[in-house]
Amino acid sequence: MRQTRQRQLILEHLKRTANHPSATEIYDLVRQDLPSISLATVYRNLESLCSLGLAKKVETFGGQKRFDAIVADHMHAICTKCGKVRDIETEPEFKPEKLRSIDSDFEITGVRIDLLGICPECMRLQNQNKEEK
Amino acid sequence: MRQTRQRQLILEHLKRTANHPSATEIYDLVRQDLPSISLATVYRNLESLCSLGLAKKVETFGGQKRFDAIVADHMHAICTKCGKVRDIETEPEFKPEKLRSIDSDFEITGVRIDLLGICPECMRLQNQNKEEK
DNA sequence: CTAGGTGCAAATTATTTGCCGCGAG
DNA sequence: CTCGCGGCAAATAATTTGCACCTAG
Repeated sequence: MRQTRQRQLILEHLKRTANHPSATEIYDLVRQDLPSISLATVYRNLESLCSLGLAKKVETFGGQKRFDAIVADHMHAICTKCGKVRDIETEPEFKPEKLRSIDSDFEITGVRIDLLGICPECMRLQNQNKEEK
Repeated sequence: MRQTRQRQLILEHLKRTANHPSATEIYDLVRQDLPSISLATVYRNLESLCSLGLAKKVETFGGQKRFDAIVADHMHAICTKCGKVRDIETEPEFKPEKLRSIDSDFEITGVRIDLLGICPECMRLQNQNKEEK
Protein backbone atom coordinates (compact mmCIF):
# COMPACT_ATOMS: atom_id res chain seq x y z
CA MET A 1 0.00 0.00 0.00
CA ARG A 2 1.28 3.40 -0.96
CA GLN A 3 2.25 5.73 1.86
CA THR A 4 0.49 9.07 1.53
CA ARG A 5 0.34 12.05 3.85
CA GLN A 6 -3.43 11.64 4.26
CA ARG A 7 -3.20 7.96 5.10
CA GLN A 8 -0.45 8.64 7.61
CA LEU A 9 -2.41 11.35 9.34
CA ILE A 10 -5.62 9.35 9.46
CA LEU A 11 -3.96 6.39 11.14
CA GLU A 12 -2.05 8.67 13.47
CA HIS A 13 -5.17 10.45 14.67
CA LEU A 14 -7.07 7.20 14.91
CA LYS A 15 -4.40 5.82 17.22
CA ARG A 16 -4.19 8.97 19.26
CA THR A 17 -7.92 9.46 19.82
CA ALA A 18 -9.16 7.39 22.69
CA ASN A 19 -12.90 7.62 22.22
CA HIS A 20 -13.09 5.78 18.93
CA PRO A 21 -13.77 8.60 16.51
CA SER A 22 -16.27 8.53 13.69
CA ALA A 23 -15.27 9.27 10.12
CA THR A 24 -16.28 12.91 10.37
CA GLU A 25 -14.44 13.35 13.65
CA ILE A 26 -11.27 12.04 12.05
CA TYR A 27 -11.94 14.29 9.09
CA ASP A 28 -12.05 17.31 11.39
CA LEU A 29 -8.87 16.29 13.18
CA VAL A 30 -6.89 15.63 10.03
CA ARG A 31 -8.10 18.86 8.46
CA GLN A 32 -6.18 20.77 11.10
CA ASP A 33 -2.94 19.49 9.57
CA LEU A 34 -4.09 19.10 6.00
CA PRO A 35 -7.04 21.36 5.27
CA SER A 36 -7.49 20.17 1.70
CA ILE A 37 -8.27 16.54 2.58
CA SER A 38 -11.69 15.33 1.53
CA LEU A 39 -14.14 13.31 3.57
CA ALA A 40 -14.24 10.70 0.81
CA THR A 41 -10.54 10.08 1.32
CA VAL A 42 -11.10 9.57 5.01
CA TYR A 43 -13.79 6.99 4.34
CA ARG A 44 -11.71 5.25 1.69
CA ASN A 45 -8.67 5.06 3.92
CA LEU A 46 -10.55 3.90 6.98
CA GLU A 47 -11.98 1.16 4.80
CA SER A 48 -8.60 0.08 3.55
CA LEU A 49 -7.04 0.25 7.02
CA CYS A 50 -9.80 -2.07 8.18
CA SER A 51 -9.21 -4.59 5.44
CA LEU A 52 -5.49 -4.51 6.17
CA GLY A 53 -6.29 -5.27 9.79
CA LEU A 54 -4.85 -1.98 11.05
CA ALA A 55 -8.23 -0.76 12.27
CA LYS A 56 -11.64 -2.06 13.16
CA LYS A 57 -15.17 -0.79 12.86
CA VAL A 58 -17.25 -0.43 15.98
CA GLU A 59 -20.99 -0.60 15.43
CA THR A 60 -22.56 1.90 17.75
CA PHE A 61 -25.94 3.40 18.29
CA GLY A 62 -26.78 6.62 16.58
CA GLY A 63 -26.09 6.05 12.94
CA GLN A 64 -22.42 6.75 12.45
CA LYS A 65 -19.87 4.01 12.63
CA ARG A 66 -16.81 4.52 14.75
CA PHE A 67 -13.30 3.28 14.29
CA ASP A 68 -10.73 1.73 16.56
CA ALA A 69 -7.01 1.35 16.01
CA ILE A 70 -6.77 -1.33 18.68
CA VAL A 71 -7.47 -4.46 16.73
CA ALA A 72 -6.98 -7.05 19.48
CA ASP A 73 -10.21 -8.36 20.97
CA HIS A 74 -11.37 -6.23 23.83
CA MET A 75 -14.57 -4.99 25.35
CA HIS A 76 -16.30 -1.68 24.82
CA ALA A 77 -18.66 0.42 26.86
CA ILE A 78 -21.01 2.18 24.46
CA CYS A 79 -23.26 5.04 25.41
CA THR A 80 -26.72 4.54 23.95
CA LYS A 81 -27.41 8.27 24.20
CA CYS A 82 -24.41 9.86 22.52
CA GLY A 83 -22.81 6.84 20.89
CA LYS A 84 -19.38 7.39 22.44
CA VAL A 85 -17.27 4.31 22.93
CA ARG A 86 -14.77 3.54 25.63
CA ASP A 87 -12.43 0.62 26.13
CA ILE A 88 -13.06 -1.52 29.15
CA GLU A 89 -10.59 -3.48 31.17
CA THR A 90 -11.61 -7.06 30.77
CA GLU A 91 -11.63 -9.33 33.77
CA PRO A 92 -9.63 -12.42 32.85
CA GLU A 93 -12.66 -14.67 33.23
CA PHE A 94 -14.51 -12.76 30.51
CA LYS A 95 -11.74 -12.74 27.92
CA PRO A 96 -13.34 -12.61 24.51
CA GLU A 97 -11.02 -15.33 23.22
CA LYS A 98 -12.96 -17.82 25.29
CA LEU A 99 -16.01 -17.22 23.18
CA ARG A 100 -14.22 -18.12 19.99
CA SER A 101 -14.32 -21.75 20.90
CA ILE A 102 -18.10 -21.82 21.06
CA ASP A 103 -19.31 -24.22 18.47
CA SER A 104 -21.54 -23.20 15.61
CA ASP A 105 -21.62 -23.56 11.88
CA PHE A 106 -20.04 -20.17 11.73
CA GLU A 107 -16.43 -19.66 10.80
CA ILE A 108 -15.82 -17.32 13.70
CA THR A 109 -13.43 -14.49 12.94
CA GLY A 110 -14.04 -12.17 15.83
CA VAL A 111 -15.94 -11.51 18.98
CA ARG A 112 -17.68 -8.40 20.11
CA ILE A 113 -18.63 -7.77 23.70
CA ASP A 114 -20.20 -4.44 24.45
CA LEU A 115 -21.65 -3.04 27.60
CA LEU A 116 -24.45 -0.69 26.74
CA GLY A 117 -25.53 2.11 28.97
CA ILE A 118 -25.40 5.78 29.72
CA CYS A 119 -22.04 7.49 29.97
CA PRO A 120 -21.26 9.83 32.88
CA GLU A 121 -21.66 12.93 30.72
CA CYS A 122 -25.09 11.98 29.40
CA MET A 123 -26.11 10.97 32.90
CA ARG A 124 -25.16 14.41 34.18
CA LEU A 125 -27.17 16.09 31.43
CA GLN A 126 -30.16 13.91 32.21
CA ASN A 127 -30.05 14.84 35.86
CA GLN A 128 -29.72 18.52 35.08
CA ASN A 129 -32.85 18.36 32.95
CA LYS A 130 -34.76 16.70 35.74
CA GLU A 131 -33.78 19.41 38.18
CA GLU A 132 -34.94 22.10 35.79
CA LYS A 133 -38.44 20.66 35.67
CA MET B 1 -50.80 2.42 22.40
CA ARG B 2 -53.41 2.15 19.73
CA GLN B 3 -53.82 -1.23 18.08
CA THR B 4 -53.65 -0.95 14.31
CA ARG B 5 -53.54 -3.57 11.59
CA GLN B 6 -50.08 -2.41 10.50
CA ARG B 7 -48.64 -2.54 14.00
CA GLN B 8 -50.09 -5.99 14.55
CA LEU B 9 -48.67 -7.35 11.32
CA ILE B 10 -45.24 -5.83 11.89
CA LEU B 11 -44.86 -7.39 15.32
CA GLU B 12 -46.26 -10.69 14.06
CA HIS B 13 -43.76 -10.93 11.22
CA LEU B 14 -40.95 -9.79 13.45
CA LYS B 15 -41.71 -12.61 15.85
CA ARG B 16 -42.10 -15.16 13.10
CA THR B 17 -38.92 -14.35 11.21
CA ALA B 18 -35.95 -16.09 12.73
CA ASN B 19 -33.12 -14.28 11.02
CA HIS B 20 -33.71 -10.88 12.51
CA PRO B 21 -35.17 -8.99 9.58
CA SER B 22 -34.27 -5.47 8.53
CA ALA B 23 -36.90 -2.76 8.15
CA THR B 24 -37.21 -3.33 4.41
CA GLU B 25 -37.50 -7.08 4.84
CA ILE B 26 -40.36 -6.57 7.26
CA TYR B 27 -41.85 -4.08 4.84
CA ASP B 28 -41.83 -6.72 2.10
CA LEU B 29 -43.37 -9.34 4.37
CA VAL B 30 -46.14 -7.11 5.64
CA ARG B 31 -46.92 -5.87 2.15
CA GLN B 32 -48.04 -9.36 1.23
CA ASP B 33 -50.96 -8.95 3.64
CA LEU B 34 -51.39 -5.22 3.44
CA PRO B 35 -50.01 -3.88 0.16
CA SER B 36 -50.76 -0.27 0.95
CA ILE B 37 -48.47 -0.04 4.00
CA SER B 38 -45.64 2.46 3.73
CA LEU B 39 -42.01 1.96 4.68
CA ALA B 40 -42.21 4.99 6.95
CA THR B 41 -44.87 3.24 8.99
CA VAL B 42 -42.63 0.22 9.36
CA TYR B 43 -39.78 2.38 10.63
CA ARG B 44 -42.04 4.33 12.97
CA ASN B 45 -43.55 1.18 14.44
CA LEU B 46 -40.28 -0.63 14.84
CA GLU B 47 -39.05 2.42 16.71
CA SER B 48 -42.04 2.48 19.01
CA LEU B 49 -41.93 -1.28 19.59
CA CYS B 50 -38.30 -0.83 20.64
CA SER B 51 -39.10 1.91 23.10
CA LEU B 52 -41.92 -0.18 24.52
CA GLY B 53 -39.45 -2.99 25.03
CA LEU B 54 -41.23 -5.32 22.63
CA ALA B 55 -38.33 -5.38 20.20
CA LYS B 56 -34.65 -4.62 20.05
CA LYS B 57 -32.26 -3.27 17.47
CA VAL B 58 -29.33 -5.37 16.41
CA GLU B 59 -26.37 -3.43 15.02
CA THR B 60 -24.95 -5.45 12.18
CA PHE B 61 -22.46 -4.99 9.41
CA GLY B 62 -23.67 -3.81 6.07
CA GLY B 63 -25.53 -0.63 6.77
CA GLN B 64 -29.04 -1.69 7.60
CA LYS B 65 -30.11 -2.27 11.14
CA ARG B 66 -31.95 -5.43 12.00
CA PHE B 67 -34.65 -6.10 14.54
CA ASP B 68 -35.27 -8.82 17.06
CA ALA B 69 -38.48 -9.66 18.88
CA ILE B 70 -36.59 -11.61 21.53
CA VAL B 71 -35.76 -8.93 24.03
CA ALA B 72 -34.10 -11.04 26.72
CA ASP B 73 -30.30 -10.80 26.67
CA HIS B 74 -28.80 -13.40 24.39
CA MET B 75 -25.92 -13.82 22.01
CA HIS B 76 -25.90 -13.41 18.27
CA ALA B 77 -23.83 -14.84 15.49
CA ILE B 78 -23.53 -12.22 12.79
CA CYS B 79 -22.28 -12.87 9.30
CA THR B 80 -19.86 -10.16 8.24
CA LYS B 81 -20.51 -10.93 4.57
CA CYS B 82 -24.29 -10.91 4.31
CA GLY B 83 -25.24 -9.39 7.65
CA LYS B 84 -27.62 -12.17 8.66
CA VAL B 85 -28.04 -12.71 12.36
CA ARG B 86 -28.66 -15.91 14.25
CA ASP B 87 -29.35 -16.56 17.90
CA ILE B 88 -26.74 -18.47 19.85
CA GLU B 89 -26.94 -20.43 23.06
CA THR B 90 -25.01 -18.53 25.67
CA GLU B 91 -22.43 -20.42 27.70
CA PRO B 92 -23.24 -19.94 31.36
CA GLU B 93 -19.98 -18.17 32.15
CA PHE B 94 -20.80 -15.46 29.64
CA LYS B 95 -24.33 -14.89 30.83
CA PRO B 96 -24.98 -11.21 30.45
CA GLU B 97 -25.94 -10.90 34.09
CA LYS B 98 -22.40 -11.75 35.06
CA LEU B 99 -21.00 -9.14 32.75
CA ARG B 100 -23.29 -6.49 34.12
CA SER B 101 -21.34 -6.46 37.33
CA ILE B 102 -18.18 -5.25 35.65
CA ASP B 103 -17.40 -1.94 37.17
CA SER B 104 -17.27 1.29 35.24
CA ASP B 105 -18.69 4.77 35.43
CA PHE B 106 -21.36 3.61 33.06
CA GLU B 107 -24.94 3.08 34.11
CA ILE B 108 -25.07 -0.30 32.40
CA THR B 109 -28.44 -1.11 30.89
CA GLY B 110 -27.60 -4.03 28.65
CA VAL B 111 -24.97 -6.28 27.24
CA ARG B 112 -24.26 -7.21 23.69
CA ILE B 113 -22.27 -10.28 22.80
CA ASP B 114 -21.81 -11.09 19.16
CA LEU B 115 -19.78 -13.69 17.39
CA LEU B 116 -18.66 -12.35 14.05
CA GLY B 117 -17.83 -14.59 11.17
CA ILE B 118 -18.91 -16.12 7.92
CA CYS B 119 -22.19 -17.99 7.80
CA PRO B 120 -22.44 -21.42 6.15
CA GLU B 121 -24.13 -20.01 3.04
CA CYS B 122 -21.53 -17.32 2.42
CA MET B 123 -18.79 -19.86 3.07
CA ARG B 124 -20.25 -22.13 0.43
CA LEU B 125 -20.40 -19.29 -2.08
CA GLN B 126 -16.80 -18.38 -1.32
CA ASN B 127 -15.63 -21.93 -1.95
CA GLN B 128 -17.57 -22.18 -5.18
CA ASN B 129 -15.85 -19.09 -6.45
CA LYS B 130 -12.44 -20.52 -5.64
CA GLU B 131 -13.17 -23.69 -7.56
CA GLU B 132 -14.20 -21.71 -10.60
CA LYS B 133 -10.83 -20.00 -10.79
C1' DC C 1 6.56 6.55 -16.07
C1' DT C 2 2.18 4.61 -14.13
C1' DA C 3 -0.95 2.48 -11.07
C1' DG C 4 -2.89 3.70 -7.06
C1' DG C 5 -4.55 7.68 -4.45
C1' DT C 6 -6.92 12.13 -4.10
C1' DG C 7 -10.51 15.89 -4.32
C1' DC C 8 -14.76 17.14 -5.82
C1' DA C 9 -19.43 16.56 -6.81
C1' DA C 10 -22.99 13.64 -7.73
C1' DA C 11 -25.17 9.22 -6.51
C1' DT C 12 -26.77 5.69 -3.25
C1' DT C 13 -28.58 3.85 0.82
C1' DA C 14 -30.88 4.03 5.15
C1' DT C 15 -33.73 6.43 7.86
C1' DT C 16 -36.61 10.45 9.44
C1' DT C 17 -39.99 14.06 9.11
C1' DG C 18 -43.94 17.33 7.66
C1' DC C 19 -48.30 17.40 6.39
C1' DC C 20 -52.82 16.19 5.95
C1' DG C 21 -56.53 13.05 5.91
C1' DC C 22 -58.42 8.82 8.40
C1' DG C 23 -60.08 5.43 11.74
C1' DA C 24 -59.51 3.11 16.54
C1' DG C 25 -61.30 3.70 20.85
C1' DC D 1 -65.71 12.89 18.15
C1' DT D 2 -60.69 13.37 18.38
C1' DC D 3 -56.14 12.43 18.81
C1' DG D 4 -52.78 9.18 17.53
C1' DC D 5 -51.55 6.92 13.31
C1' DG D 6 -50.69 5.99 8.47
C1' DG D 7 -49.49 7.20 3.62
C1' DC D 8 -46.97 9.95 0.70
C1' DA D 9 -43.24 12.62 -0.72
C1' DA D 10 -39.64 15.38 0.47
C1' DA D 11 -35.67 15.95 3.71
C1' DT D 12 -31.56 14.28 6.28
C1' DA D 13 -27.68 11.64 7.33
C1' DA D 14 -24.05 8.58 6.35
C1' DT D 15 -21.46 6.59 3.11
C1' DT D 16 -20.00 5.40 -1.69
C1' DT D 17 -18.67 6.18 -6.40
C1' DG D 18 -17.23 8.26 -11.11
C1' DC D 19 -14.05 10.95 -12.99
C1' DA D 20 -10.07 13.63 -14.07
C1' DC D 21 -5.89 15.01 -12.16
C1' DC D 22 -1.84 14.13 -9.21
C1' DT D 23 2.17 11.78 -6.95
C1' DA D 24 4.73 8.08 -4.51
C1' DG D 25 7.62 4.55 -5.71
